[in-house]
Amino acid sequence: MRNTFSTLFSISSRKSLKAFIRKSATLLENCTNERLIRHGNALHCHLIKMGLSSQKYIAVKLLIMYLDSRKSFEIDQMLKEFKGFNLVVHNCLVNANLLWGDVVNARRLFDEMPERNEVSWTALVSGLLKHGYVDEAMFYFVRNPFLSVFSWTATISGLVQNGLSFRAMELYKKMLRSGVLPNDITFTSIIKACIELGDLELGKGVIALIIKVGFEDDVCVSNSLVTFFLRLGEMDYARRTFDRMEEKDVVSWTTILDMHVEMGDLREARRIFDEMPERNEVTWSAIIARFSQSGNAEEAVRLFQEMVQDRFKPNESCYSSVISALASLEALQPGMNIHAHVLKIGMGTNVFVGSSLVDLYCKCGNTKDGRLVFDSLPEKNVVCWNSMVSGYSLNGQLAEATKLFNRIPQKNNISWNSLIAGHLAVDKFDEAFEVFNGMILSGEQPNKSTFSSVLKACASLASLEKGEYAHAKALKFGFHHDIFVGTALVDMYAKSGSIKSSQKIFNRMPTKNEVVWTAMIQGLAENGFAEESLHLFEEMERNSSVPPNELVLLSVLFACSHCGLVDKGLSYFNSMEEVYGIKPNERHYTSVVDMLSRSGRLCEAEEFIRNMPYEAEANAWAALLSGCKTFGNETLAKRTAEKLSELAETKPGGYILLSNIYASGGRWVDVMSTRELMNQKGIKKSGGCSWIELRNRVHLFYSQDETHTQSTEIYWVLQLFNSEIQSLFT
DNA sequence: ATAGGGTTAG
Repeated sequence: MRNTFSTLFSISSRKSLKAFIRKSATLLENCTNERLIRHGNALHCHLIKMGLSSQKYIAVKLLIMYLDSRKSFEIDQMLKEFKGFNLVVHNCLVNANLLWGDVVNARRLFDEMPERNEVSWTALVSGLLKHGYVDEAMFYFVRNPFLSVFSWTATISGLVQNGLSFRAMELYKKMLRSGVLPNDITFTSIIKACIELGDLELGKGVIALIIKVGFEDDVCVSNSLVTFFLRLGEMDYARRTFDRMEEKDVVSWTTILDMHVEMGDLREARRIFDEMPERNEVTWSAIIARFSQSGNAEEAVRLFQEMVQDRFKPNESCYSSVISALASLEALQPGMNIHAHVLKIGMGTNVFVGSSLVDLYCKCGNTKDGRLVFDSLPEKNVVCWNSMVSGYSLNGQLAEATKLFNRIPQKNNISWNSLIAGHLAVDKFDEAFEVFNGMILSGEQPNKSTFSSVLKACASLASLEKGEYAHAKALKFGFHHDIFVGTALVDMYAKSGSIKSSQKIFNRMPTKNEVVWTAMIQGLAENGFAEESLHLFEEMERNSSVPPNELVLLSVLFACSHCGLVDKGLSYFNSMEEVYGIKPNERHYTSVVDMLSRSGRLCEAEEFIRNMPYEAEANAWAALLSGCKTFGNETLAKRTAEKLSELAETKPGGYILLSNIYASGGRWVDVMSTRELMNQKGIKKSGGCSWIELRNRVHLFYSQDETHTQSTEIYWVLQLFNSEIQSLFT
């Protein structure tokens, strides 16, 4: 390109002016990226010197070049130069205003135009649609007197971009009825609409027409068909369409690579990537992003290194993906190295890169530097706002998160979800629920993440009423089939004591992963349905392809312990490593101690506790002590209590357990002395708290302070009940 | 008017 420009400068004096103008115009048309625009700029200066810059043909090309590269300053300058407006310049002017988002001015200029061609109408409609002004766009669309395939296609694709695929489909049918034939771009847009609508039959109808009109061999159309089948889960069709293509480009290969990622076969994806006939930086960025998104952050980083070694120049996408991978690895130092590099090559202000950097610093617990990057971004979009809000949320800085959330100019559902997550992080479950209500009221569409968070809050509150409300909303929005939401529902109902509902949800789930199985098995065990819990575990082993994990085995031990199946529990425990390949952790050991103590096998329990490979948890000793109480083994009780107080020296939790056990045995003197000891050592016990929900209001009761407004009355009634009960026995 | 890739929540 540089050479072309220099030859142009040298020939300009010799060749005729007309040819020079034509050549300049073509060159300006080709200035499509940042680097080439600098040449275009140089040519512009040259043209000014030659007095040719206001030559209409040239000027329009210059204007379009600046428009395409969004050089608002130059556009402004150029438009000032024009005195007599012709139609093309006028169109450019409207376009410029649309580009700057000044919709009002664009409409005014359009309305004032003395004459309009189809480009004027189409540009206005698509510009309005790009900014989400659907009604306004349709106002002009119906008045457009030209309505060739251009206008139809522009409007259809604009509607699809606004998520209005159904209306796009209607318009497409109207277009066919009016006798206008679709072209390749219409087809790719309308296939995208079919993907959005998830309608296979509709898509097949479109394919019939594609073949009839003769676009089935078009690379772009075929690519969009491969994507269509892929998104609708028809992998066979996707593969067949791909194999049938005579001409394949990078896009085709990238799409089929995507298909294997979708099917969870990253190795096959990698194989295809390695064997691709051609690659570009888009392909690289696709594979890096895919590995990063599917939890293979290390591999993503390795691919990035490989890309650099292969002398490909990473683009913004690659940087943002690799930074995001490093963020999930919490690899601060390598991330900072890339940050420095990105700043050096002038990509520091890119929103994508910036958002990932914000995420990186926040995931590594450094919200201060995250904020610094955030503040340095000149053009902020929702994503980087969300990154920062969720960064604060992640680190428990709820006040900061809320403050920033309120300043987001155009919130989306992720913004709300981030704020809800922020409340969950600091255990403010009631408030999380309030935020959810605010979200619904503001008209924001909740999604599956919203429900999985909100249901988690309900589970922690053990509030059946709120949980049922959230469940109803999830049903209404159609997210109850999602595996995340289903899991949260199973857990919520179990935690709220409605185990029947929990089972219903569980049984209806079409696909189950280890998390749901665990939630259900745990729910049953904790609600006293130990046998059912164990049955379910056996079913899980028999019928499902998911291997048991640590947590599910903990629930199994818990269940065994609670229904007295000590030997069964022990055999599970002993086979953990061998059969399931899971090394028992402290909590598993504690569970076994609990199991033995509950069934009175105290000596075994003591021996077990002394022989375990870890230092026993305070809970384990407490379980043994409580077993000693039940079975009246005073000597062992004494030994255990001593051990527990000894442990309490280093672990404050021990004191609380000790005092609880004394309390349950009615040894109030010992309770007092333990509490005294805790006070001396400055150990604060967070107060026990209980609550009930009445008429949509939660009433809290704390173990120490009488904080409830009506506590006097409540205690008074309680005393009344007590004396009534007493009188029954006398 | 334009298919394929990128950042955020659970």
